[in-house]
Amino acid sequence: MSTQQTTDTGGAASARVAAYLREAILGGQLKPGDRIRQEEVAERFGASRLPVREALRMLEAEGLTEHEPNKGARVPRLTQHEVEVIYRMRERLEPLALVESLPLLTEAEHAELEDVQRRIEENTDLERFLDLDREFHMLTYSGCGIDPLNSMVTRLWNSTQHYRRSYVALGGRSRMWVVNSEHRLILDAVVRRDPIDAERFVEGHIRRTRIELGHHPEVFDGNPR
Amino acid sequence: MSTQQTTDTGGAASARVAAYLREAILGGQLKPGDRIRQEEVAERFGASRLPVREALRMLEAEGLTEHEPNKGARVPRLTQHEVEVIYRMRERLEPLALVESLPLLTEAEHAELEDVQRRIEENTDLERFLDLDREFHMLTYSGCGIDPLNSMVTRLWNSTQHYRRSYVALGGRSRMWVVNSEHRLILDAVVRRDPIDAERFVEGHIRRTRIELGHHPEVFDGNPR
DNA sequence: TGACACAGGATTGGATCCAAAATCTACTGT
DNA sequence: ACAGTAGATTTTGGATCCAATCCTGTGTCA
Repeated sequence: MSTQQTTDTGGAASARVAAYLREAILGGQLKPGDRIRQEEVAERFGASRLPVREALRMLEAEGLTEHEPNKGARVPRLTQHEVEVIYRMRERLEPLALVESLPLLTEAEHAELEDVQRRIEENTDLERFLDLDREFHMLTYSGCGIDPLNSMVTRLWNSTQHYRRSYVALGGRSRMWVVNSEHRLILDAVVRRDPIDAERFVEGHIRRTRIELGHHPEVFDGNPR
Repeated sequence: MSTQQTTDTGGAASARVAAYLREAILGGQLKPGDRIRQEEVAERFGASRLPVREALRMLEAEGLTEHEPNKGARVPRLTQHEVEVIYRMRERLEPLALVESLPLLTEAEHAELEDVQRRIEENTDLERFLDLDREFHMLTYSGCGIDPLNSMVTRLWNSTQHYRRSYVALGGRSRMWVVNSEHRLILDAVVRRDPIDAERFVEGHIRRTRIELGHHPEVFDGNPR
C-alpha cells in the first residue's frame, strides 16, 4: 500500500479496518458525501461492528470521515472556501514543520528524498503522482517528532485529497511540471539545511497551489450525491 | 460548566461521559500522565464500558487523551519543547482564525467580548482566569465557521491547559495584568474590524507568552508520576 | 542476594444480543 | 395527483459476556 500512517492506536482488528477504509477514501473509491454503513464494512471484513465503530472514530480524528449522532458516518464534503482556508493553514503550518524537521533529517533521508523526487519526475500516472507528491512532502517533515504538528499536517492533506485529485486531473501534465520545479527548490534547501529558503519555498509552493485552485471552481461543483 | 464545546458527535451517553472527562482534565483533576481506566469511569457513571470507549476516542481527537493498544488511555504529558512548538502553531493558526472570523462577528458579539474582558479584569481566581481567558479568545474566533481550523485551535488549547495553569499560578497577578492589556489591544482591533492589527496583536500576544514560558522550565519539571 | 519464570489478577479488545432512533414506504384522505 | 402520516425496515447506540493481553507479585534457582 502506498499511503502511510498506520495509527497504531486501537486493537489489531480496528487498525486493519481503519487501514482498509483509509485506503478506500484516499484512493477515491469513497467520495465526499458517501455514507459508510457499519454493518456493510463489518461484513465485508468478517468482523463485528464494534471494531468498525472504533475505526470510524480514528478516521474522524484524521479528517477522513465525519459523524452525526444516530445517523452515522460520511466522507466529508468541503466547500471551495473551506478548501481555500485549509490551504492557508497548510501555508502556515508546513513551513513550521519543515523548519523543525530540517536539522534532524539524516543524509540517508536526503537520498530517499532525491529518489522519491526522481520517481515523481519519471511518473506519468495521476494516482501515483498524488501518492508520490504526498510522500515527498511527508518525508521532508519526517524529522519533526512533534505529534500534534504531524497529525494536523496529515489531517489537512487527508481532507483535501479528493480535491487535489480533481485538480491534478484538470491541470494534467503541465501542472505536474510546475510542481516538480518547485520540489527541486525545496529539495535543494533541505539538503543545504537552509531554514530560510526551505520555509520560503514550501510556503510559496502551497500558496501558488491555493491561488491556482481558486481559478478552478469547477473542481468543487461536480460533487456527487 | 465553564469550558464549552459539547462535541455533538456520538450518542447521548458517550457525549455525557466525554463532557465529564473533558471537564476533569481541563479542570486539572486529571493530570498529565494519569491513567484512565474504562471500568472505573463506567461505574462512576452508571453506564457500560462501551460509551466510555467512544468518549475516550472523542477526547483523543481533541488532544485530551492518548491511547495505546491493550494498555489504555492516559492524559498526555508534554515536554517543554513540545509545548513550545504548540505555541508556535498557535502563533500561526490563531491569527488566521481571527482574520476569517473578523468580518462575521456581530455587534452583539462585540458586546459579549467587552463583557468577558470586563469580567476577566474584575476576577482574581486562578481557575476562573483560565476559563475566561479561553472564552475571550474563542469568542474572537467564533465567527470563523471552518471546522478543521476551529477544532485544531481548540485542540492546541486543550493540550496545553495544564501547563497554562502552572504558569499562571507562577506568574500570578502581574501576569494577568499583562494579558489584560494585550486583550484590550485585540479587542479594539476586533471592534474596529481591522484585520492587520488584529492579526498582529494576537500573534504578538501568543509569541510573548511562548517566550515567557521558555524562561520557566520549572513549569514542566514537577510532572507527577 | 539478585535475576528470571510463572501464575494469578486486572484491564482492554471483540462478539453477540437488544433497544432506540432514523429513514423509507405505502396508504389514506382531500 | 399530492401531501401528510403511520407503520415497517434499516441502521446506529448500548449492555453483557467472553477472549486476549498486560501487569504484578511471589517463588525458585543460580
